[in-house]
Amino acid sequence: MTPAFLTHLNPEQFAAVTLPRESALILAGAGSGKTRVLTTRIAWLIQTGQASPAHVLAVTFTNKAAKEMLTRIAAMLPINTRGMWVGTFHGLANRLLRAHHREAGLPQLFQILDAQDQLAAIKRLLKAQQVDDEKYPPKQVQYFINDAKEQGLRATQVEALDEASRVYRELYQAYEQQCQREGVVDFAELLLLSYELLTRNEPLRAHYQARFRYILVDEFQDTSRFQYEWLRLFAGQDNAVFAVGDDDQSIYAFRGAHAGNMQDFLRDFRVRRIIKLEQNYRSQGNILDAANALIAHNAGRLGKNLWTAQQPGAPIRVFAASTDQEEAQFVVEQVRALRDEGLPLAEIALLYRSNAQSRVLEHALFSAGLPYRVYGGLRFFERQEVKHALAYLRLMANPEDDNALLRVINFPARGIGARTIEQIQAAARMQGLSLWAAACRRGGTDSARGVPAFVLLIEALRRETAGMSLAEKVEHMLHASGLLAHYHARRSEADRVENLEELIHAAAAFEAEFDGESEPDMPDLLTAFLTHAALEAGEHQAAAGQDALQLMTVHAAKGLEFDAVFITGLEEGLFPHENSLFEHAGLEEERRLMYVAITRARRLLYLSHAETRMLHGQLRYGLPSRFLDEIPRHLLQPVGVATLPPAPVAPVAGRGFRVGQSVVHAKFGVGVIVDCEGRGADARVQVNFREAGLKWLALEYAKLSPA
DNA sequence: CCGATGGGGCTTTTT
DNA sequence: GCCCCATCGG
Repeated sequence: MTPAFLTHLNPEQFAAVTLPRESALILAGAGSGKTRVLTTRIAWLIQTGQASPAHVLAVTFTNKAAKEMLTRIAAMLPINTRGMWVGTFHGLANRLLRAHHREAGLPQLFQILDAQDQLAAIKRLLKAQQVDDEKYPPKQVQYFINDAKEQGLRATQVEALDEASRVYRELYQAYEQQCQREGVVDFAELLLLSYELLTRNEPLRAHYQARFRYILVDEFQDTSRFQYEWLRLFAGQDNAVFAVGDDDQSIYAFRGAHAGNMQDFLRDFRVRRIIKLEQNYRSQGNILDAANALIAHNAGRLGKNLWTAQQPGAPIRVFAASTDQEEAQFVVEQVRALRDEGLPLAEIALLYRSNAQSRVLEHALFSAGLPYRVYGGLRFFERQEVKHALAYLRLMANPEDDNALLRVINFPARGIGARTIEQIQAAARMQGLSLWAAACRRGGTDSARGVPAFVLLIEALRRETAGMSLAEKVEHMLHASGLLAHYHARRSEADRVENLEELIHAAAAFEAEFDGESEPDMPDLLTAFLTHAALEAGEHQAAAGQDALQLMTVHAAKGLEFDAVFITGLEEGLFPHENSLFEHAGLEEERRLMYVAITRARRLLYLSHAETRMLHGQLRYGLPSRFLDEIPRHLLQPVGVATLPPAPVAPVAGRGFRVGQSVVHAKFGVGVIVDCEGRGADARVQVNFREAGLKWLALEYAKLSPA
């Protein structure tokens, strides 16, 4: 009897899903049904009784992918997926450390530092140690520590050959002591500590190795060397690792991903089966041909050629713009045409190499009245106001959390100045106390203000919220701390109030979804919520709900697909990025990035470049990217220059200004309009004044009249 | 305690 | 060119 979920697999997918219990590498090309194979294999293992959910460990690259995997498994299987460990490396490490915090030497309520928190902790450390932060920049220290941890090294194991590295090594050591004292753990520490725990503790290791008979890894090409070692530790001698990846889509080497893990894996796990998923279900023929031809320029690939049963489809359109603004205008016109043909805007993606490029595009889209959504930038749990709120919650869970205390001891302002804070820090250092303990001892006469008020506030928050639900706790804290009132008082910060209210909703949603049994090792709901906030920073932007164009970097587009894709800024120096040319194998990573970009498209692909572009305040001249030459010419169709109307008219108050017109300005005198952009309230003109020179003026504000 | 001001930096980014 | 940060002055 074949389960229904096996019936729609192609032969290679089927072979992968039904592999016996042995380690295997699945080379899964873009759009080849990778997630489907992973989830179906888990379902098959359980359905056929070869494994119970408790035997399964599945690692993904993002929380989103983990969630998606669980949802899809649940849709295939009538059983509860509880007991299955599915998550990111960090999420799983956290789970292990929560379960065995004592053996790991951690307090039960340990908090997790995100990158921002870590940097703040390091800055504080440098100040306390009176280290010159010009000579030892906090960011460098942070990099040094994380780099060492990602190599599995403790401070004492780091080699230091010169004075500077000795200082860094000492700072690493001191940082670790500070973290331990405060009961906090950074991201790299989660991995390192869980690794050390299992290495050191033989019975524990034996327990988990006996349990996780089936280990599955998604996006294997993105794992780091240390993550690979971490997997080996869990796998032991006997467990089967099912690794799914695509060496052609490895685009995170710059932050430690090591695609060479795939070759190492074949050797270390004595892999006999490599299954290639090469049928692409996403893109039409021309698009796939372009991607294949491009990636063929890389050396040392594991070897894989995607094919499709679909038609060749439309040719790939190439547009050569003279400026970045003209490129943006081209995008606007094409998008309008697609929309008029009935394509939803959400099915169109605008991709670029770096975030700085979005500005020009956004400007053009805004002026054209096309709704769009930009991915990138700050995420929900990283926003200042949310961080403040989380700091109060962390103090409620654990007042010894110095990071959290410093963040809000005087926010909203309650008359605690820098001087006072320094005194508390000095007292804490002298007596070996936490800042909280030092603050409590400080006493004070006026309990309505200053340090005593703060101490009373935190104590009251802890006391009063004891029996409340999570959402009630959050809401009560937001009021009692004065955070809401603070942001309410200023009109420009209205969106911060919204975010704080959203935090209450997030808490309520988390509470509703929280299943104490699936996270049996979480000491309490509040800590679970704080962990969730640290490990999963949330969405980049609240969904607008409206049909909108999707703007993002190529990196952010990985894993997504769209009917139409625009890849902009295809210029030497930008894409491939100039910095990559100096890095080892940098150009090949750029090419893989281009490969990822191309394979996002289902039906329509547009490539564009500009002769000149404003970047970092300077006009840059860029030659067309070499990647354009690496795509066979017969797949490309140059698009004629859509000649722009030479003098766009900007109507203001019933009058129009046009390029070439003479004008008078109250302050700058007489001049000639040389350029204009935008419409309506957004309209600006560039005027060459006889005395004052070139100026951009917003028509709405500048008092301009025809001469 | 705030806003203004100036300097540095600037590829990609998840946890 | 623009954004973020630190610092300074009112």
